[in-house]
Amino acid sequence: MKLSVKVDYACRVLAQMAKYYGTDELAHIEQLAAVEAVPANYLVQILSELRNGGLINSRRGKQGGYALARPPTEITLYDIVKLIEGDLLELNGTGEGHSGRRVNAIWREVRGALEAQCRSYSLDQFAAKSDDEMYYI
Amino acid sequence: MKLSVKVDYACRVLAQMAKYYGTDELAHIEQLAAVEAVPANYLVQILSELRNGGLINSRRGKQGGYALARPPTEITLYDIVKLIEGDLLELNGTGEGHSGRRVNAIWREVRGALEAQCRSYSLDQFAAKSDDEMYYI
DNA sequence: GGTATTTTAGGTTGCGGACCAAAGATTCGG
DNA sequence: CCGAATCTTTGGTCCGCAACCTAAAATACC
Repeated sequence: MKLSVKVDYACRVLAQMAKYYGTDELAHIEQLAAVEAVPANYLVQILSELRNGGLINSRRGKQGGYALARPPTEITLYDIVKLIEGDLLELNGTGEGHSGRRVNAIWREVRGALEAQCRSYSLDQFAAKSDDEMYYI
Repeated sequence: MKLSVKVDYACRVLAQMAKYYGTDELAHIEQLAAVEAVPANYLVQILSELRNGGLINSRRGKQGGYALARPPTEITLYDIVKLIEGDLLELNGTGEGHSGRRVNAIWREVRGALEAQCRSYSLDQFAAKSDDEMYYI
């Protein structure tokens, strides 16, 4: 079960945008694409979804760009995944078979725990300040 | 992020086989397919993977069939998912982009928690005894 | 030898993920 | 008002994979 590249891109780009929060600067597609190594043509769609989902605001025209709609502390990993991927651990079966309902019930419990876990991470924890690169490099 | 039908099938079928554990009866493909509403032609592949993964044993020929390789208490949800789906929440990016590593690190933490959660469910909890149908019907 | 089973090795079909492309819509500077 | 810089929207492509089906071969029992 792999998580999509799309949600990875979304997290990276949002982490990048978190650094702009508080300033009145706006982030641009081309710039975000370059810094986070995301194909610009694909990023267009992602930003569009993030906007329709209410996570970011946009302004068009010259001096246009994107900004977080809320403080980084109020955007959780759950918000991102839910918006981009839909329900996590979504189960398809309508409880068919003799053990169908039982298995579904268990997966629902697991999903609950996973959602709680995802809600505990907010964007401010994504925004790595430049200092932690020192540890890795 | 939806979990595959395949892993759902595997859980259901294993839950069914758990009921045979302790007896010396073997489960058959056709019968499992019928009881758990799984396409028999597909189930062939699934049982093959479960066997190669060491979760079940098989015997062929007349009076052949399948049985759990270990007690139901020693087969966890994690074992099943890991075998069928591979790593859960598998991340693809090699940490590209400015926030790549940071995002990966967070997902790794989430995955750790999810794995622990999955390890806490074992097959005996899947095997619904007939009594709990009374509550649902 | 005949029958009931698993084993193995293919094939098919449709859908979705990961992109690319380009014509509009808006805003601003001059 | 013109033109440049940006977002917006819409459509398309390509490839891999999930979820099946098919059938011949191997094994085991009677």
